[in-house]
Amino acid sequence: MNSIIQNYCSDGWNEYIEFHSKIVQVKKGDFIFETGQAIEGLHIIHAGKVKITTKNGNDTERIIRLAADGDIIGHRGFGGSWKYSVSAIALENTDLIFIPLKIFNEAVIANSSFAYAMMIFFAEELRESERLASQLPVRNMVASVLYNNYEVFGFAKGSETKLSFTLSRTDLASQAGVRYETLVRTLAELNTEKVIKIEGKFIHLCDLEKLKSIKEGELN
Amino acid sequence: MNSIIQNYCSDGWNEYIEFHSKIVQVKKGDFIFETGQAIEGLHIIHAGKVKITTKNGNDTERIIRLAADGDIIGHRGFGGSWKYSVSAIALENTDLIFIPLKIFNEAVIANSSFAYAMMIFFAEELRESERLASQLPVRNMVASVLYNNYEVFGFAKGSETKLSFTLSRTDLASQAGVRYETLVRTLAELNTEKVIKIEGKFIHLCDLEKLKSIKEGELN
DNA sequence: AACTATTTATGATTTAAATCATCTTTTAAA
DNA sequence: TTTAAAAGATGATTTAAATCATAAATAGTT
Repeated sequence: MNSIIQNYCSDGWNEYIEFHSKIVQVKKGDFIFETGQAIEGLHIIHAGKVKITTKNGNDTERIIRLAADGDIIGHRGFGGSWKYSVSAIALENTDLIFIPLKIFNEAVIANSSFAYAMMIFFAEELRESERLASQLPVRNMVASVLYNNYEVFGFAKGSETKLSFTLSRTDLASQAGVRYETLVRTLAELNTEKVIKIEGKFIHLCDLEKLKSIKEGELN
Repeated sequence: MNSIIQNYCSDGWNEYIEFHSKIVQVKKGDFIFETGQAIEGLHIIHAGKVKITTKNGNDTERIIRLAADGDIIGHRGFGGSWKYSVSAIALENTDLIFIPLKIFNEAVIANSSFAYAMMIFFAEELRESERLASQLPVRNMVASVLYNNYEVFGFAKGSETKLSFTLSRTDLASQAGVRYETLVRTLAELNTEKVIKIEGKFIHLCDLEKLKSIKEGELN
């Protein structure tokens, strides 16, 4: 079991939760859940990478979050009609721990510090989601996305700059909320400026500080 | 006292919370709190209207939420560094109930169903915030904003269509995430189509169903 | 009522990003 | 190991919204 539950539930409750949880294995590209489906529980990523997407109007898809080992997914639909408001798609073969909603709810009610921790977790998700409202120019959004990829995936073993996982250009564009061509051009620009280094499909973040200041609104 | 606390805390806890709460009165245009300030408690609107704003990069301000009687504000900064990530500004003279953080935290820990309700409250806020990621054309965003104004403020007494409170055009633009002139033009367009009716500063929502379908991505 | 503010409105021009059209490179398959 | 398919890259054109400019209308003040 993992992270927030392990840390905030009693040992007995951890055993109880673990007993009722199950392992879910999905392959690269598979949906873990889809918008509109009824929520039957909570997923925690045991090992793997996942993108959370939402539909923009009728046509395009936007990536609103990336998740990796230890991250909780599927909590956004809680309350209201208890349906997923987003979809989750595996970016690589992924193992998840599935906790039935009933068990999760029992644990929240019984472990007040767990309930408190879950509340804070949601608060942090909410703050994180404000990024989506920022409406900065493409360049800044792309920097923000690259930085977020670094935060979630980190650098590859043995490298100080290479992202350990590279989203497709299409996915990067979807996360930045811009068109594919626009993303590619912006990457090329950042590459020319040596803020990043493009190595085929792979991306090196050569100047994290610069990237950070661009994502925070530095104009240029 | 109000809403979620009254409903989910025991009578004894309600008395205790009420005893330690205080009434805060602010005038139209006053800040209730500002980005970066330390969080010392939670505000509940007793009577009044408030806009929650965030800074876009370095220049413009975006309204990310409107709040009225019974609504909780100031919860977004919970966790992390416990600083406000947004500002709250009174849209009219407003009375608020201020609950010190210490008291709120005690209540959450002691009342597990309150903790659960707070978690669900945050989950709903999170879902609501996805609207900001939608990236629809101006027309759709404006419809969304008008509909949200209706949801939060309702219609004026004795009217079936007139918004009970009218944001300035500048604020409407800020909420829609577009420039003032663009908002004005879009309102004029919706007015021509009889979806809304502009009456000086005031706005009538004549066709709520149409407005709803536009906000949900109907193209035109 | 006359005089400033301020707020609302609209036309003209510019611009950033989307769209359209190709082309190249990489990966996968037969 | 050639062929097909997918992913990445770039130039040319269009377009939606921003910006610039200015004019009405409304509200507030002496």
